[in-house]
Amino acid sequence: MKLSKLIVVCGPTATGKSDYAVTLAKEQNGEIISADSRQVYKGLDIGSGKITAKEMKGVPHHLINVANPKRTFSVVRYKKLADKIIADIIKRGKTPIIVGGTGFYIDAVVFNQQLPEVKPNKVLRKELEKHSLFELQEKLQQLDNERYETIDIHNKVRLIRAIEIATALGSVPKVDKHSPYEVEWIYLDHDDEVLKERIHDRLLKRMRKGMVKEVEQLHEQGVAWSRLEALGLEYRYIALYLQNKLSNQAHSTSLMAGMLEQLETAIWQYAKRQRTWFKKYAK
RNA sequence: GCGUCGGUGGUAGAGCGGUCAAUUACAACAGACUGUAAAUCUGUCGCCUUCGGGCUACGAAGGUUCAAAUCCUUCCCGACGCA
Repeated sequence: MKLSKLIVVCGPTATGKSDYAVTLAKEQNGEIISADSRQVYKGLDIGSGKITAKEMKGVPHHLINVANPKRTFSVVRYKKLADKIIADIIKRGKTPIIVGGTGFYIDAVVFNQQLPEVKPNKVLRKELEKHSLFELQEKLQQLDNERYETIDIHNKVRLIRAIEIATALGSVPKVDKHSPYEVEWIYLDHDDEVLKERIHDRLLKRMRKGMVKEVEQLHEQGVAWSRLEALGLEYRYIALYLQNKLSNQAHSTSLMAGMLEQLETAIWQYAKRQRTWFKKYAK
């Protein structure tokens, strides 16, 4: 059976994936499926670096603005939506191009990972949260020793989720990682120096565009501070700044400058985590 | 000028005679990833090493001691107080 072609454009943040993908889509008669865990949310525009209608240059973009920021989106929902869209693009004789920096989302779709559909169990989570790391480890070991052997036993979040799944299904199902597509990987990156500079410049640009105001507005529209903090990076640091929760940085001339300094560092750390993830693809 | 309190690893900041290459946090570097993934988590982090250990370190120089980041003296620097 001949596999359908799928192009993936990935790489750390601030490498110009979006622009690159638009050009590519034009050449390849493609449509773009965004793989970005923050751009799925409505209203997270400047801070997430969401592409504008103008920048799309007529190329259809999917999976942007499909979720309410007040609620958490999930990989599983992402995969479900993406599968449908990709099938449709292929049916119409066009090339699907996945573009984004969220490695987990890309993996789920490209390798067709059948992740268990166990909904968050708030009562259980609240209960589990009270337990120590060791207790959680024991609990998972009892429920599903196989999963226990492979999980990161220091990661409370993962342990709780695994217990949640095992409680609902009896055990945590194993997932295959076979791609149903003929995948063409395109990895974009820059040297450290250059990437750092790009991150810096882009951050200033976003500030000029009114990123702080965007966060303020989101909060006014009912997105809780805690939620904004959980969204990470720009949303997190600006939310902390607006709440005056940032400690004064010794070297910074102002609170705002200190916030930007910390944010820039966090973005760089994020970019490196992305690199670590994407290295897997480079064989 | 006198007085007081301080000067510790990239930064902040513990330690206040031995168990200190020095708690911790941050940064840095590497890595993990089965429904939060911009999240969450792990390892390394003075120099050298045949991984036993060796060497240089806590503002500087001396001194006391079997032993000093820790005590004493002088000097340099900083903050505050009195002039």
